[in-house]
Amino acid sequence: MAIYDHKRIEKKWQEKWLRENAFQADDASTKEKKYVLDMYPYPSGSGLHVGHVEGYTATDIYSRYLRMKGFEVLHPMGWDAFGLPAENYAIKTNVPPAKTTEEAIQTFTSQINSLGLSYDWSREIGTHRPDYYKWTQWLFLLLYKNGLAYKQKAKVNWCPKDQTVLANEQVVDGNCERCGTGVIQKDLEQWFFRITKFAEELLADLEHVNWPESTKAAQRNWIGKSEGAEIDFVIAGTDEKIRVFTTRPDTLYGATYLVLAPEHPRIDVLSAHITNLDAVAAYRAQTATKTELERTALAKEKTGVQLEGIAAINPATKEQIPVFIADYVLSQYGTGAIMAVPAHDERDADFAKAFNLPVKRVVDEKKYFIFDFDGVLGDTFEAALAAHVAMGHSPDLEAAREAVLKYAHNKPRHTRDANPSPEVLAEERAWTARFGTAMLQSDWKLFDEFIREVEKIPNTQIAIVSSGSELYVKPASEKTRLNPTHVMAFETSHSKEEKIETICRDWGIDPKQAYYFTDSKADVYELKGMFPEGKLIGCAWGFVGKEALEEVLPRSSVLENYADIHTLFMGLHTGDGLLINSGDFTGASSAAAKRTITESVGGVMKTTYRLRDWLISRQRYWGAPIPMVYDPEGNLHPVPEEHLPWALPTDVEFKPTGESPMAKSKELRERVEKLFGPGWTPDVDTMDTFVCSSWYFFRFADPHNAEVFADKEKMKRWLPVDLYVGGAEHTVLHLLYARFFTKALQSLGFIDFVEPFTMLRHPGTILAEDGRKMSKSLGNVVNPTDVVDEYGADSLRLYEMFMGPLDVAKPWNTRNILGVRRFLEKIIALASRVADAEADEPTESLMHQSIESVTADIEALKFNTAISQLMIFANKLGEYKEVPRHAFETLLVLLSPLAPHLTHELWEQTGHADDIRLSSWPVADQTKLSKASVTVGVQVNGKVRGSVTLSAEATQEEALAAARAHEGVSKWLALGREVKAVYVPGRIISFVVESAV
RNA sequence: GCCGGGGUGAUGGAAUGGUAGACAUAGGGGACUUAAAAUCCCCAGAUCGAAAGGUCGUGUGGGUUCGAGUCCCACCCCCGGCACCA
Repeated sequence: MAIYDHKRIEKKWQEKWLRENAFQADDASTKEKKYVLDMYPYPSGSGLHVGHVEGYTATDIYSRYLRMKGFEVLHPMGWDAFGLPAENYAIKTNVPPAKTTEEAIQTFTSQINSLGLSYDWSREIGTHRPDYYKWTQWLFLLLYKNGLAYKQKAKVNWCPKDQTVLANEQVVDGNCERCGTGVIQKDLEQWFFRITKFAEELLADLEHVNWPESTKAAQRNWIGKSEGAEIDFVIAGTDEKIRVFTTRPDTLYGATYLVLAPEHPRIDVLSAHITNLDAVAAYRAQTATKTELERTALAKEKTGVQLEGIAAINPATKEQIPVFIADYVLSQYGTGAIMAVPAHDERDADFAKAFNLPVKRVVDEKKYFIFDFDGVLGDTFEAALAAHVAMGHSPDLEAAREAVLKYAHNKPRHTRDANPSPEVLAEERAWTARFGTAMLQSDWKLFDEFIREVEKIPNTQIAIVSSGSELYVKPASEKTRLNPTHVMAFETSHSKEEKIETICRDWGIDPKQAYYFTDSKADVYELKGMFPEGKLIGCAWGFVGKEALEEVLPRSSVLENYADIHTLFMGLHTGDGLLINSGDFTGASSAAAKRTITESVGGVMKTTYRLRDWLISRQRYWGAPIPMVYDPEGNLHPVPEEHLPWALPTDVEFKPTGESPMAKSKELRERVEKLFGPGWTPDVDTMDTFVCSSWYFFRFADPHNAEVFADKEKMKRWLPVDLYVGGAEHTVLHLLYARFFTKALQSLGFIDFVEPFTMLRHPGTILAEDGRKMSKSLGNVVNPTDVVDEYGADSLRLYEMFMGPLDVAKPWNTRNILGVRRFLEKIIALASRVADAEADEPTESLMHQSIESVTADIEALKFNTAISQLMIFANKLGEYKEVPRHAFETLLVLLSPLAPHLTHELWEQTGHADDIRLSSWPVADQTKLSKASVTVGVQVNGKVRGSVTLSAEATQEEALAAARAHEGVSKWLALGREVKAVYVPGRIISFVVESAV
């Protein structure tokens, strides 16, 4: 067998492709376009890793496939070259970042080429190169001129280690995303991009893109839309108003105090009225020093200070309520002030508890209670009702209830006692014997009182279920529906489920919405499936003790005393429901009352977003300089376009000082004075590197244009990106910013589409062989270059694609590379046996099936199954001594996007003048897809009992006859009477027999 | 807590509601070889059985269906995002 010399083959073809500019995208081509893009890499000193290879291989396969399908494909590569690692390296070694960056780019380029990736290198860009960042700066000025970039003093995130400000998106759990240092808050004047202007579009347009659901969800979370109302609270005795934002205006009647963020500007205005200014100032100072983390995640204890001397007026109740400042209210969100409703908000409840503030319930859910104390009412009710009817009254609810309770009052009463006296025990036994139930074990004496207590719970509808009667008393009228008590008796033969279903049908609810109270452990067992957690409530004052009920129910669902029911149902309720204690709005649903209550107090409905403007200034060197200058009076001026690129000076010290290294550049200062006049000074910050990387996909359409960031017609030709592949770590940062740039450019008329990336996929992380993350410190990193050396690029590509679905995390396994390498060797072996032979019918059929499924799999980026299909096809061809040429060549073409080098080589060896990449993609012949015969399974009563081989055209009769004749099947059919038989052509034969027993 | 995505052999993973475990890796047996590697052939979910064959089996419990990994309901666990956001 021929030796697989991957080094020679791969080098040969890689050089040929580069020499021929084989993958250059033609702007002028009349073919339909596809734009296939990788998230361009940061050219780090450590070179390419296996994760890069995964995504790049996927887009490469897709691009090569699309070219063979007849598309003109734009598949470019470039460098996200600005950023901290190069600068930090410069701080350590004093080697300029420009130098290390270009060196790293060299390494990346040769590594990428060694993988046979089909990039259009004529379009290569680097964000650190002046001909690129000129346009980054131009875009900054464009946004500035259109009010989308502004400079403002604000409380910003500051990383003390990296000595720079950070965007909100770059703060993870209160720490710097890059270095993990705790982020502190600083008041600084900084540049922002007005991304919030597009919040609604950024949210709504997610509907239209083919992106992973998780990524869309993460963006929705980040944008954080919430709909509510803004309502003004007047400060008593002044004209001052505090405006609050709330999503629950329906709870306005329950607002018992206001809380302002400590930074709230109105505090200064109100200070004349505040009598405890010292305490207020102290609290504000204390808040200011806290890190974001201390103030949010870590701070679970509520702190705050009352603004003494002032009170706000609740516009609904007209009551005067106290005003506080507390750091649990954030100044940046909403209006920086809230109305606190401790009865219906967890945080307000915590604060109210800490400061002993009044709690007023204004919302309750509609509650449905079913009490089933079988023995309690059973015969009692029947007896009472029978007596009642006998006296000539109709069996209506009220009368029945009265009768029942009267009867209950007249019963001998027993207080539940842990050690009942012998007399009591004897009496109970007597009753138990007589009625066959444990009725007297329940606390009879208090039963009616208990029901009266329950009735105090608002919005409650109650059913008391009893057994032992043939009668079922329905709620007679709307009137009785409003009266919660609903007494029912059922025949003993009715099952629990039937009783509950009957009641719930009357109420028009799902049993899962009802609470079921029982004193029986057996009921709990029986009804667990019918009621969700927390809806089944044990009453431990009856026959069954608390311990016994706690064996089958969560502790919180077992009541020891009937008064516990208040704790259970009168506590914090944060959901929707029906209003109570709310003046004219009492009885309305909270959903409906949101608008009506807001309007009644002159508030406005308002939508708020969690998204904040994008802070883009960085006090660092290795980035695109912000092209702004200050006149001697300190006014801002944009650098005129003719001076772009606004060059990054090179006479700088890299040591971080908390100020941009550019501040000390003599060259920059002199340049500004020379261009603008004495006393003029530059803005010395650079832009967040995410600015550079948020528009690069436009530049690839027209990378060398010196007149404009990209020609309109060329953008029209190539954009939007049809497939974008890159790491899931960019779900909110890069992808959100890129969408913002797209929307900004669209709103300014530069482009006519609203979403930059039509389809997006994230390759899953490749873990180390030990299942952990690859990391230098763990020493478990796999270097793709080593793998290419040992097994070849085709093997590496194939292996990474064969590992599993593209988008899931999966561990590396060196042994498995050998598997795909063997597969390629098998292909070489097949090539050596190619002959002008005919393929037989099954092979022909398999070939067309393979075309069909490999095509579909590549379209869906399911490369793992595409490869397995090719293995099946190759294994089939391996059965031939003389491999049919046509079938083999089809296999090569199908394999060529995945393993380009070897397929090119073998294609040439088998006598083709043109490269295989120029072949057209095969089309399956539909008539040859199906085989002449099919093997289908036979089921009897759902179990597979055998299989039969049939002609593909077999009718149901023929199929069933064949199955009945099958020995393994017939013996099962003989066990009973055949009642049903189904043949699903090509799939299954299914019999149902009824047992003869 | 809220929002997303998952849970299938020893392992990576297949499976338009139709014979669960394709394809591959590791493993077992055999052929070739002085031997080993490579290659080729066979076996391979668990369990009972000498075998034929039976039973069980896709996180758990229910349901729909002739038939459920797949659909519905509830629950458990893992991963990712958001979170004092009013």
